[in-house]
Amino acid sequence: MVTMADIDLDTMRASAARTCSMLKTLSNPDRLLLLCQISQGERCVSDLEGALDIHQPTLSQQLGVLRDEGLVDTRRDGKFIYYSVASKEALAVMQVLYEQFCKAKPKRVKR
Amino acid sequence: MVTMADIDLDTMRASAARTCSMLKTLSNPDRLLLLCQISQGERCVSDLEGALDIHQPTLSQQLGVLRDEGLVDTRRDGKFIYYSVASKEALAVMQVLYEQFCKAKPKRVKR
DNA sequence: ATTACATTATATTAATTAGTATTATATTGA
DNA sequence: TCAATATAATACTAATTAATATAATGTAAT
Repeated sequence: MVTMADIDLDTMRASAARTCSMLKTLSNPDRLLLLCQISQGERCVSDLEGALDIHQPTLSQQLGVLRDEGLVDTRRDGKFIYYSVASKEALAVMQVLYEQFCKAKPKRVKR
Repeated sequence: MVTMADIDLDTMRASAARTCSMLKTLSNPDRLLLLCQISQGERCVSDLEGALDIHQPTLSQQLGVLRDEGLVDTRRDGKFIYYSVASKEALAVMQVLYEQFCKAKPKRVKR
């Protein structure tokens, strides 16, 4: 059970709207994996293409969605464009998602 | 930046699919608010209706979505049906979402 | 400079699939 | 019979995604 301070309905609805907007952006396997990679450190597009095996236009399109939502920043270095996480909220969420869904469970040892 | 162990692409895609499935369920303002309420403690449907001002059939429909995804459990007590959170993953995510999107920022005081 | 190539983004379209609200009705229990 | 909750059915309104083609930007070679 989570304990939270009481806030009024309008404020809650406003927070819920912002939150949902971000969750929706994360609710796509390609985008989630992209952000997962990027949250481990700056990545250029061809790094991501190699790591995730997503076709280039799809990749670029989904990176565009992450950009539009303000979840990532870009930096150009010559021909390459490097992506990094721009949202502390997204980073916090990715961290928990990793812990809950990806971290290997330690095996219990009988003793 | 988040540090994660390396896992292979198939495993990553499988985890991403499960994760997305849950995120999608949370990506609706009504459902998010419902789960937010329920994560603060067991609630019956009329509690939720009163607290969130959502019409009964919509409420019941969205609670059904939460049930189908395994995010909540129900318990009947007479005429009332009580909902509680059934997923530790969801609870963990709700906790972070609350911290990131709802917690009032402490004002900085000049000194 | 001009050409060519590598990297990334954008535009467009097609295909599919979905989300939501509403109204009415059914179920269960007191 | 009433109160609480769930389900069904419908109607509406679009949203998501993949694929293909093309554009833009930068570098390097000639």
